[in-house]
Amino acid sequence: MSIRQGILAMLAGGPRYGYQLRTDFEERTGNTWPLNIGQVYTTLSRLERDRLVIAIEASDDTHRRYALTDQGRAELAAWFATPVHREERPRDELAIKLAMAAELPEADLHAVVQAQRTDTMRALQDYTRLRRAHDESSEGLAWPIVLDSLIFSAEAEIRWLDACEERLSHLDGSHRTPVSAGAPEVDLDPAGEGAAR
Amino acid sequence: MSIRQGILAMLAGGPRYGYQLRTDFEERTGNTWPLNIGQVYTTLSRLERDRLVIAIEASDDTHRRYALTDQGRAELAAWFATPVHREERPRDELAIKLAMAAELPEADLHAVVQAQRTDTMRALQDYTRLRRAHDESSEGLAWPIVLDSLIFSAEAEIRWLDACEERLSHLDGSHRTPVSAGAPEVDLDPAGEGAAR
DNA sequence: CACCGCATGTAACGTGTTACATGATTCA
DNA sequence: TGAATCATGTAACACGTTACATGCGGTG
Repeated sequence: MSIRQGILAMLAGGPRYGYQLRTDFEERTGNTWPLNIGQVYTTLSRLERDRLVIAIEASDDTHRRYALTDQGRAELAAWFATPVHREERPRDELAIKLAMAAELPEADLHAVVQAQRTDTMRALQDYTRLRRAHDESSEGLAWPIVLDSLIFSAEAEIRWLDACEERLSHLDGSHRTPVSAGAPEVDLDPAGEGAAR
Repeated sequence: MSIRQGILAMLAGGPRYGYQLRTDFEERTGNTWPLNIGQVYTTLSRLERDRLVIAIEASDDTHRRYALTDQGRAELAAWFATPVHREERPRDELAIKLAMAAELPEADLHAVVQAQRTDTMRALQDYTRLRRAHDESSEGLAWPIVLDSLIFSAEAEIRWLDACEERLSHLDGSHRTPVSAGAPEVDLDPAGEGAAR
């Protein structure tokens, strides 16, 4: 549900056409979330159907440009005014993965955490490198804001992974015995190859 | 793409039937992400179609139980072994919202940030209250892990929002003049009511 | 009996992705 | 001329949500 409102927001800066909306979106979010052009057009159709935008019939224009309607402007204002509630956010795949691994004795939770930690650290380094690069040539506000978001959330993920490790080490030796090889009934790794190396 | 693997993971603990999978999932994730029962059945059909699970024909059983196939076990092992890459995560609606507001002069970025901050702080308090409640009666590992994930990421969001404020205050007085009322061409709030109160 | 919890589905719809088709313009 | 980029779409499919239909069993 973010493309819909994102398009409305971009149209609030004046009429645009489909292709332009994609490049604008990717520019503002620093190519973090590449936007499929097909989706732009289908979303525009739906927005037009819902009376939030209208196609502009500009006499000699090769492009099919869209503009906000009053209803569209209202929807956009409502979007800005309403916080994104934590409860209605998409399920966090990583959290689910760790939760599932934690309840499955034959899964190696430690390995999962470490593999994830490595990957997230790499991403974090990429982000900080990007930030350095951008600090020199600074245009718009949007991309730095998105970049900060990525950095803060990657840092939090590292901290969380460390906290999971912490939990694990406290638990080890008590009731949770790490099955080293050949789980009794359900072998997640029949080939014998360690998963994370 | 997390329900699919989540179901595989739960089936790794032994055959289950649909309804059971839902309650298991919600129990492990502390009702954070309620799982629609309809989706469980459709997902199970797809998993069966893809040969990752098979329905068990247990003579006198009222329930339609499913078990992992070798292929399913392999898919699950691959899921655990592969980190969730940051690039392939869903678009962050909040980051997009702030990025869009930042590029739109007539949007009140400050108000958006503050409204969000209030909501996230409330959520954070709920989470810490939940943690206290759980520390006393402790069962499984899964829910505490998910809860920590929620807490760390809410904390990071607060920090990020503060960083955005910081950016704003540095910028104010330079090129970005906060339009107080009646934007020149695109009025996001024609009614005159302040958006965030 | 009427309602609730358990249990299994289906239909309609919104959103998102990938892939394909088509044509115009620009540039080496 | 041939390839890349610009530009507009459509089709097929996966995933997710909401709502509806159906039946069983227990309990007030």
